[in-house]
Amino acid sequence: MSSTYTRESAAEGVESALKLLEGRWKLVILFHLFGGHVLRFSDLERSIEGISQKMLIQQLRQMEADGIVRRIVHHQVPPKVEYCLTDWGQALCPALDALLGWASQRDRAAAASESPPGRVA
Amino acid sequence: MSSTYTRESAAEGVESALKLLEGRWKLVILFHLFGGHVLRFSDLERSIEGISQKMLIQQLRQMEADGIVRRIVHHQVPPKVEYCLTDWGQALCPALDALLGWASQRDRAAAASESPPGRVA
DNA sequence: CGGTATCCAAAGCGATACTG
DNA sequence: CAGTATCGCTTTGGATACCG
Repeated sequence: MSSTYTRESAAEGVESALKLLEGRWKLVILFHLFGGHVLRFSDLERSIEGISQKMLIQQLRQMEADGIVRRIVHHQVPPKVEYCLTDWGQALCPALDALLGWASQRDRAAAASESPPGRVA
Repeated sequence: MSSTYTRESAAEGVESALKLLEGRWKLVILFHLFGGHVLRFSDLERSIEGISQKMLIQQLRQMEADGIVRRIVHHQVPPKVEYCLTDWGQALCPALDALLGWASQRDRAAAASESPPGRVA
């Protein structure tokens, strides 16, 4: 941890960052858009199993307001709206990778110490 | 993103990792324990402003069950219980740092593109 | 096609009181 | 000191129906 942050400000900073990712479907949407993919509303709806229109639009709207997702409206009939990540949204990739790496250390770390196995989420 | 993961498994992996950190007070507790600090229940209660006993014990118990926090009971009267991070819990630091770094890129990224400022959490 | 609107159930959280 | 128990509010998410 760099010395730029106090214990409290770091906690708040990470907390507000995590808030942007909280929501039942945000990460799923994110991973569908990673890699520069540009998808229509109906594409996302079809490829994300179990999501409702309400939740899809809600999560997309929040991520758009947060600057993670960009919404592209093509004014035509029938309507066509596409979604992709902003540069900043794309930049999430390494951070999520770090989190994934941490999660993968779980078993090795548990084996190294004598601590109990613990609950598996 | 390494090629070890599919779009879906990566989403699930990160999702389950984030689940371990979700909870109103977990990050705050985490940051109080980072750096190898060993704190008593009452220490945490006093240093974390606004937390109730119920929430403190609840978040600690979950993090303990998840293998992030270790609980050390000293059998004596009056009771004395201490909490610290497991090795794996300590290993969260770089991942959270990456998230903090991403969050700090927000303004620069917004300035670079012509996208609207967006909601500030 | 790409949304809104409404209603309801479940989970999260806070306040308060009590206990070994 | 270090918890547990209970209650009620608030937030979140799912199901369904409707609209431009």
